[in-house]
Amino acid sequence: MSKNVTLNNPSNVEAVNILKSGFKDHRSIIIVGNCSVYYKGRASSQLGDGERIIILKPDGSALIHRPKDYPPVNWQPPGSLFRIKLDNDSIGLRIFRKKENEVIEVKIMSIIFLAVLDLTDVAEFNLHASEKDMQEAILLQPSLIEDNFRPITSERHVEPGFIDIMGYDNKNVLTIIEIKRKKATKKDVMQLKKYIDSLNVGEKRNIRGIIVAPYLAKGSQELISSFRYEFKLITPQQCSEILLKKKSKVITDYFNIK
Amino acid sequence: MSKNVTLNNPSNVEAVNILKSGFKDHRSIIIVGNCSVYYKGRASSQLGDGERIIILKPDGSALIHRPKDYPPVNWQPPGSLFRIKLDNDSIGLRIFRKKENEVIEVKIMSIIFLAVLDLTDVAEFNLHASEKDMQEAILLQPSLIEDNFRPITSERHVEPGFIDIMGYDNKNVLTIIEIKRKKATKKDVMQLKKYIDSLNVGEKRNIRGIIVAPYLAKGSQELISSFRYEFKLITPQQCSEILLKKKSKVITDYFNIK
DNA sequence: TAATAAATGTCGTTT
DNA sequence: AAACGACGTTTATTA
Repeated sequence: MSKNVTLNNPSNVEAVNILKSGFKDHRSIIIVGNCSVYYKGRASSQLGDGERIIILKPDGSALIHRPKDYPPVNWQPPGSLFRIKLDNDSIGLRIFRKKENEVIEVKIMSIIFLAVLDLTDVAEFNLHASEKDMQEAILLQPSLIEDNFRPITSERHVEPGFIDIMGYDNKNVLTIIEIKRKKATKKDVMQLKKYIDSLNVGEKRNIRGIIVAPYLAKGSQELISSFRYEFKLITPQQCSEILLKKKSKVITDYFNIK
Repeated sequence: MSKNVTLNNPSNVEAVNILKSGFKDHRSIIIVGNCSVYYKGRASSQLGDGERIIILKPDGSALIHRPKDYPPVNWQPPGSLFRIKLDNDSIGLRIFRKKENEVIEVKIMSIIFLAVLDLTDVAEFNLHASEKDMQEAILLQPSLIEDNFRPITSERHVEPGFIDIMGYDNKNVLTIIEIKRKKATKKDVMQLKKYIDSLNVGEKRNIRGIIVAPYLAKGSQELISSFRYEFKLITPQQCSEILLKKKSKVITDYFNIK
């Protein structure tokens, strides 16, 4: 018996049986066929007949894709439950989360193709150049900001949220850094202002504010200047490379010690 | 010749030929197989060998799904280009957007299943209970806010953005409404404040501010009170029903006239 | 559980 | 092309 089952144009009876065993065994399932979709939960939606790709994953996530667009037309996140039943001229597929009160009902008129698959995927996924990477890179190499910049805490909590990086500059002035992995908007500048204001509730202190980003949105520079903050151009790519270098250095050092 | 091609365990040579003609004919393509994925663009990522579902759509959108999680592990939005080539022991699939400088490279070691499909889906998709629906419902039935509320403009543009609804109340006081389809946060209250402040740049006027939402986040009520704004409980579902009623009434009226 | 902010966010709309 | 806000946003993190 093959671990994977694939069928072209199965009968609805046949399909329901295979799907039921697929659910039981927590397989990855692909259904291609003509269906209509009804959704009700936070919002509600209807979608008339058409040919779509339905993916049901072992973790309970579900995707219904039309032959266009990046996002699924309907979906459920992991943890959803699947129920299937044979109707007169169609298959009823119910994808639901009870607690959240979210339900998708798929009426499958006919199946073009059905796959019940036992997929193995344990590989690591590594994503670089996130905002967190930028933060790490600056902490590893504070001179990215300027010579003799000395971070004191990362992610310090103040009332409005978390400060990305806090530190002292060359002249021992408290410096607050707000990092953006892409264009820094006026909103981002206001965010920085909120953090600095919240540190200034008692006696007024001299606090520097620096926006770190690859570039600025229109109007951001004016806002930055009006608050006497500064903009420091750093790209996620730069940071990514610094992390790579530093990490390989750590490995090199390790072998040198050995 | 069938319009749809499905193949179990095709050879790499066979697969490349079928995929090439599939790209040419703008088909929907499903590839299930063992692959590794490399992405570089706004960020970058690596993903080692594993069995995944790859979907390529006629509009140039692409999805690479692991057998878990709701979001694709790698993707490209519509408008991407697909290129395929046969390597020694694998297939090289390149999914890229030149202008945006975003590239996915998929190294497909072996294909478990391949489908090249001509899917037809022209159905309408209707989503209800969006914020726009709530806005429409209030404009159709302004008494939802309170008796004798009279909207004057919807979506008026002021400096920080767009005001959801503007109008005059029973006492002819200018009233600004900010609509949220779910929990209204402190941020949303601040948004309303920005709009009202921007209308108050010249002479100070008496302006009412109302947050319309199904419920409030913690701290929002305090913020609302501190600005002397108000909270009006309205749910997206309520609005959805009003729209349905009003629209069916329009149809009824139409038939009555006829 | 709620709040908060990031995301390769994407997508639509308007300037 | 840039700015801005909605999205059934989802997801992760933290109080």
